[in-house]
Amino acid sequence: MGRTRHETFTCAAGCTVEATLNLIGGKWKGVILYRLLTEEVLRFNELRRLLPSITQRMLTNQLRELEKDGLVQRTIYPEVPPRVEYRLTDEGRTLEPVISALKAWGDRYVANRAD
Amino acid sequence: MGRTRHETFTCAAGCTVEATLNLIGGKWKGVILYRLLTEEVLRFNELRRLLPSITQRMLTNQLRELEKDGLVQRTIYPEVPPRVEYRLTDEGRTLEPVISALKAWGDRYVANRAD
DNA sequence: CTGCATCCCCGCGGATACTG
DNA sequence: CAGTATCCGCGGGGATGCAG
Repeated sequence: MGRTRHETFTCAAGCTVEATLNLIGGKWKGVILYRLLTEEVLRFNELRRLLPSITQRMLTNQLRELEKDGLVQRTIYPEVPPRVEYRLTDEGRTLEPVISALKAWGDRYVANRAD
Repeated sequence: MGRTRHETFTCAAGCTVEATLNLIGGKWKGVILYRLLTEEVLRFNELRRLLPSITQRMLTNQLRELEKDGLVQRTIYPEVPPRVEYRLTDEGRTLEPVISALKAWGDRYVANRAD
């Protein structure tokens, strides 16, 4: 299925902002990345449990995109029943400051809306 | 027209990441915010020129959403021909670290893909 | 348990034309 | 100049079912 927006990366100034958003701006990617940053390694169904309202379809989908973009690593253990683990790649781990910034700002914003 | 995803903000841990992405993750919002952060104040057509491939429709649309979310301020000067200026609100200006993080990471990512 | 396949709705967002 | 209005295609994404 479709990637969430994805053009070639011939950018002018400031367009790299969009480039980043194209990678992490998917409907669930933010939370997925956040979870993998804090939990280090997660199985498919563990992720599902952490993202209560996501469908399997979308989880698979988003994970595949993150994998294709080199941000997430997928490890398959040839067992029965099958086990698949997801963790961030080195590249993916460099997103930590970005996700932190998003979360920090969101925390403040949501808190202020509470008044 | 539709906002780009917008649920109520009753979040669990890490969901504020999505909350932020819901506000700035629109197709053009990243660049718009980036521009307004650097240029301080811009008129409608100045923004259009800075975003070569955006349509008026989408520019208006995105600006309206940013305005409704309290990130952008719209000032109308009752002149002929009409003049409208866009600038960030105080709240919007607090996004600076976020946009910076997005841009910094994107710069690195795009550069590395160039090899 | 971890998926892929299919069906299908709906809303994002482009193109185009018109207005104060 | 700075929009609004309308039409409409395409693909995002939910629901469901099947498979290794």
